[in-house]
Amino acid sequence: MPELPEVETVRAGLASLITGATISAVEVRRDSCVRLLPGGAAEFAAAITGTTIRAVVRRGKFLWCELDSMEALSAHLGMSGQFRVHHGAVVPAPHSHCRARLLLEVGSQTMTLDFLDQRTFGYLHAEPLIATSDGLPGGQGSDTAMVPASVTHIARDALDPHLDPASAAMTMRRGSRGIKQVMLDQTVVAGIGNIYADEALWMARLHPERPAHAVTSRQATDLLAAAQDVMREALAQGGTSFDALYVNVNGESGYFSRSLHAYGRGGEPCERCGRLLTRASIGGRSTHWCSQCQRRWAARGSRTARARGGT
DNA sequence: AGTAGCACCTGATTGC
DNA sequence: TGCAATCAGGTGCTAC
Repeated sequence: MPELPEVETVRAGLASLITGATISAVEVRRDSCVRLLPGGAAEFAAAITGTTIRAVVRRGKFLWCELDSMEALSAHLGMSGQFRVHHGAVVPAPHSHCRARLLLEVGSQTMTLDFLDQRTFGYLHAEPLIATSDGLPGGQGSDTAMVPASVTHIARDALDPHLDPASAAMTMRRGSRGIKQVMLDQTVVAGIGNIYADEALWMARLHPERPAHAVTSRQATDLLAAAQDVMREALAQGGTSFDALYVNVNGESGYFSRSLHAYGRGGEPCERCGRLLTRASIGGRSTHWCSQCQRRWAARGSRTARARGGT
């Protein structure tokens, strides 16, 4: 499942290959992949054909190309989206999961950019760029940015250097939801998905269902740092892959799945204490944790436990 | 306002 | 063997 490290790997790959390219032709092979546009495939093609890609940008799991038209060609990979680039004028037959194909030109060079998406939760979109500042929900810092209209509600990226960890950690402690639910809320901090949420909670020794308001300031800070650490490490290894749904623009998988401590390891021993890891569905998402290391409530003897009369 | 629940979708896997 | 049920899950919408 593409989360921040996977989407960043895709962004970097695309940026190196298609920056400066002009979109010469657009073929939408499945209309639902441009479902956000009322005018469908025709509107999509009309909006981006003839434009030149200035930059490839990302916030959280949202990805977009800045176009010279001052609009954005935006994309979300959903669960299974992939971009694949082919070089040269000889264009291979499209994959059965190919939802859209763009022809690109850089000078005399021709490229084909395919958007593949087996489970079709992903999309392509053409939309205006909106200037944003620290007025963004969950956004801190003082820089300004241009983001697509559909991304204006998304919080600052978890690895954005302008993210204020103390402020983000404070936001994470609000409300009655389980802390994992909060981590997955892209309007709080952007980029954390199901895999890295479980990993960060295991590293920070926090139960996924601990209410956000029962997480201490120190714990929230540690949890955010753990999420950043695990995603930085995954990024360095080219992203996680355990089912071939995620690949980079050259079709290669990452290696980070070998480093997972919690996700997908239900029934296996915890690497810290040996207790068998629990797997359960929480909020409709498979969740993995150690019932020994990750307690739902604060440990006996802590201020919280004493206030409640202990557990 | 904040939160829970569900729809969206397809292919691999599991169960009978 | 074959068909049906189950599972995976990010986002956004609706309902409470």
